[in-house]
Amino acid sequence: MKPRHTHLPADCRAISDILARIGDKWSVLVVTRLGEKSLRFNEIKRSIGGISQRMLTLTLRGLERDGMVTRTVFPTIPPRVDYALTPLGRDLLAPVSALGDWALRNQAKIARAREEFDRQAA
Amino acid sequence: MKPRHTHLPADCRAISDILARIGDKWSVLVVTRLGEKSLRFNEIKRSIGGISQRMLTLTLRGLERDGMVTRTVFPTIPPRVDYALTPLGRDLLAPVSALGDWALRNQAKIARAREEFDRQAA
DNA sequence: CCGCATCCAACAGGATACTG
DNA sequence: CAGTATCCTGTTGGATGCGG
Repeated sequence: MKPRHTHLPADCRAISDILARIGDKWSVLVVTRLGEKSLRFNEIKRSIGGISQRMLTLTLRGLERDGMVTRTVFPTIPPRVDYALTPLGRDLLAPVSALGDWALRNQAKIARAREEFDRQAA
Repeated sequence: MKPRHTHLPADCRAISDILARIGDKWSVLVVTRLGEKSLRFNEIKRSIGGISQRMLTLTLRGLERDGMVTRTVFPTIPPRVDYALTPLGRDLLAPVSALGDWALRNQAKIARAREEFDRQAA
């Protein structure tokens, strides 16, 4: 896989913007959860564990705004809301998974580098 | 390119950690700059444009700590410091570029989704 | 069940001034 | 040139309580 990265500043900004969007604390976790199947609000919440209600709401809104996720409300009592990936969101899963695989393959190496660096600093 | 994403919470955390690391405001910009060739501190600064001295220092320290970047000091006057990617850093460039390409391909779609969403909200 | 509003602590990040 | 130190601001994100 050849990098072939663009050297144009404007393009790099675009990349940076997208990364900032999905690189926040929860988006990737949410998207990967929805990659399996569509889920209800509290299903996502329980599935992730550690995310506050507030942040899940905000994260889902952001993803919805960017066209990654659809929000379907069933006007029942109690209310039921389903979240699912759009084609765009599903499409995103591929490069994110690639990065995720890289992260898994190299996490030991990174951890060791950190220890070494911190040891030197002390 | 098949996703094959892991469904294990722990793995997803690792992915999330890495994304948080390189998903900050400047890391990707710096790494892609260094992907071309090794650069001096102010070369990076000028090349990016808009980054403060403070943030460039912090970003480079972070990347160095994680083993992505090497820092070479030439004890001359005036001092000269070269930054370069490690093999690990260069290796990271591939999946990041993949994500970058995705971002470029889909930025119009995302922009349109945003406009649509914001229009609805109003 | 879903989610909004409020409050608050922590942190990220810019501007500026100073050092070897 | 390549930082460090200080200050100050906006944003992020958790906790809690209320409402449809």
